[in-house]
Formats: sequence, C-alpha cells, structure tokens
Amino acid sequence: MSRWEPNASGRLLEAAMALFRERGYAETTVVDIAARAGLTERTFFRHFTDKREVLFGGAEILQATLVEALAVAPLPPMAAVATAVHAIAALQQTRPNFEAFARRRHALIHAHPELHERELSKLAGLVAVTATALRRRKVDDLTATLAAEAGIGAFKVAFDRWIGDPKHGSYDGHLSATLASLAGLFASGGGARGGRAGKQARASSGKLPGRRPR
Amino acid sequence: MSRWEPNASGRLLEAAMALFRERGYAETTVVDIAARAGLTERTFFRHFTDKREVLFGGAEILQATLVEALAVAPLPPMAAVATAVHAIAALQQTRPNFEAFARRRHALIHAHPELHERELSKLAGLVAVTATALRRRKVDDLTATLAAEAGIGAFKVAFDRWIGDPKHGSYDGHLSATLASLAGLFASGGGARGGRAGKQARASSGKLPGRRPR
DNA sequence: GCTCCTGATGTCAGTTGCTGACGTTGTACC
DNA sequence: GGTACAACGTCAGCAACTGACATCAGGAGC
Repeated sequence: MSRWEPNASGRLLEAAMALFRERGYAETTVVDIAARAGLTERTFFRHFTDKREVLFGGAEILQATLVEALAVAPLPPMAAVATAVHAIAALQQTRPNFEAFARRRHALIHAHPELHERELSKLAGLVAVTATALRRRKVDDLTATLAAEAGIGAFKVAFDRWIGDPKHGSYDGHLSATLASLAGLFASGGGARGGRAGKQARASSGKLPGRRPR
Repeated sequence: MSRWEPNASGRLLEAAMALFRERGYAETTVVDIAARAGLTERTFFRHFTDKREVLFGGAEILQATLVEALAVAPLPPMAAVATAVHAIAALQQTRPNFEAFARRRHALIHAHPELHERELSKLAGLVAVTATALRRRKVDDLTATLAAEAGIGAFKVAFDRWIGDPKHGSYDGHLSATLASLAGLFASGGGARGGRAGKQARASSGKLPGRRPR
C-alpha cells in the first residue's frame, strides 16, 4: 500500500480538463486544479513546469517515435516523413479512448489562445526533431527543414479535420488524404483550383504509404 | 510641443530589446523595461497586452497585406500564396534598417522559448488569415488550409535562412528559392534525395532572386 | 527490529506578471 | 475661459511561479 494515491499527473490532467471546460482556462486557478486532484499547488508545479503543460504530457514519446521511424525508413525525404507521421498517429491511437480524449482536449486547446500557443510550440518541436533526423540521413538542410515543416503541417491539418469530421473517415485515412492533397498542390497543373484537388486527393489516397500499423 | 516624449511604444521596444540582450528575457522585469523607456509598468501594459508582445508589434499590418494580396492575384492557390508572401516580405523591407533590426530580433526570439512560442502564434495567425482569404476565393477548405500552411511555412524557413546567411542572397531570393525547393519536394521523382537538391537550391539562391521551377 | 535514506508531498514566504479603479495634467476645441 | 480628452501615474490586489525547508511511508542494509 502506497503512501500516496497513485497517478498524480493523471489526476491533475483530469482535474484540469474538467475545470477548464466548466469555467474556462483563465478562470481556473492552479490551486483549484490541485485541490480537485487532492494535491497542493506546489505539487502541481513539480509535475508540470507551468499551468499550460498539464495538457501536453507525453510529447517526448511522440518525438522519440518520430525519430525512430525516420531512422529506419529508406525513402526519399517527403515519403519518409509521411511514414513517420503515420507512425505517431498509430502511437496516439494506442491510448484507451483516444478519440474521445482527443476531442475534449482539442476543444479546450482551440478555445483558449494560451493553450493553442503551447500546442504550436509542441508541433514546432516535432518539426525540429524531424528535420534533424533527416539531416542525420544526409538530407540537405533546406530539404530537411521543408519536408519536416510540410509533413508536420499536414499531420496537424489531418488531425484537425479528423476531429472536426470523424464520420468521413478514419484518422489514418485523413492523414493519407491530406498528404496526397498536399502533393497535389504542387502538381504540374500549378495547383488544383476549386474542389477538384480534394476529390483527386481522396481518390489517390490509397496509393500513398497509407496505413502502417506499427 | 507635446506633453510627453513621443513614440512610447518604440522606446519600450528598444528598451526591451536592449535589456533582453543584456540580461536575458527572464531576468528583465517589465518595471525595468518601462523605467529605461522613462515610463511606468502600468503604461507598458497599456501599449502591450503582455511582456512578450513588445517584440511583436505590427503583426496586423502583415495580415492585412496578406489578405489584400490574396484578394487581387488571379492565380491558382499555391501561386497566389507565393506572391502574397513576397508582398509581406516587401512590406517588411520598407522598415529602415530592416536587416539589422530583424537580426537582433531573431536572435532574441530564438534565444528565449517564451518569445519563440509567441512568434509561432503570430505565424499561425498569418496562416489563418491566408486560409480564409483563399476560401473567400472559393478554394476548397483542405486546399486552402494546406496552401496557407505550406506558404507561410516556406516564408518562415526562407526568413530564417536569410537571417542566418544573408551573404548568400537577398531576402527575396531566399524566398523564391525556398518556394521552388518546396515544390521540388513533391516533384515526380518523389522528392529530392541526398544533397543534390540542396546544392542546386543554394547555387540558385546565391545567383539570382529568380524563380526557378525545376 | 532498528536505522538510514529516498521520494513524493506539504508549508511558507517572496518575486513578478498582469488588472481594475482612480487620480493628474497638458492640449485642443468650442 | 471652461471643458473634454489623451496619455500617463499611483495604488491595491490576485494569480503564476520559485526556493528553502519540513514531513513521513517504505525499502535497503545491518
């Protein structure tokens, strides 16, 4: 029997999500969060560096997965990034109740600028590790940076669209379609106009590295 | 003769940049900044919503320029975004001593995570207005979002590279080269491999601001 | 069984970011 | 000459965050 209730970080996360939703981010105090989790303010700051970080645990695992996937795949830069991005999507989906959790979290993040800002920062972290992983593979700097930026950008867009519209396809399906559509933007036509790119993308989404159950 | 020294915001900006550089961001107080500018803390917060914002004035003008450029250009999405991004680069360069200022500011932003985070947020703002401007032109949602994300991403990358290596070409030259390189990532070959694309890009950026679809 | 150490938490005091309410005073306008 | 306004100052107060120190169950070693 342990001296303390287990999973303090998890309890803080749950408490924070509940309170942010009930009262809003600015209106809930760290003291409030800690209290609902049965802890004190000081303990909160031992688990998270600041108030925003409660919603962003586990970012390091995503980074590690990204690096690992990129170290393995013997593909041209953009294709490698595409498979890596599918790998982190697969990792995310191992969480129990991922979709419900992701939707709750997404709603909070986009409702509160401070949280959105932090999310952008985390995504930039993913871009950074992706780029350095590519550079380790002797991809030149500019190509590595652009591939990382484009790939993580597509990842973000695909996630947002899936969350906003899950009836229209799986997470992986959205990811494949988004990556295909991105490629379509630079196709010989000079970029599709109107709705056509979307349809093309969806039609061709089966061709891409597609689903990679990890 | 005015009652107050003119250009309070500008003085606060100068004071902040000097102090951030001398002591670091965390080590300088808003009171310090205001004092060096001959003002009080309260006045600082009347000019800027928070401590970070001192370095990010004038973002609205960039947004407006972007929207205006996109409303005019009758081009496919990605090409339109490319011209719009050139437009905001042109606007930036109208500032006196832009290069020196940009370099000082860039150094501070990348030395202090809080500032970098805010910069990412501002760039996300540019992405958002770009996407909605495209949607107003009946570009479908996915295409608009991806074009905005890719275009602003290239803008960011080009700026960083120019700041880091201005001897190798003008700001506009870097921008053109970066946009071309981004398109090359999705070329039929499956994207540039190894170092070759990079050297080509570098060579072209050194010579001419020219646009070179490969 | 005893001691000692460790890790997760609590307590407390202090600094700084940020806000609301209100006061001050040149300047401009009628 | 009176008045309204713009741009600042003063003051009080909350909340985010930090450092220093205290507490105490449980495991390791003896």
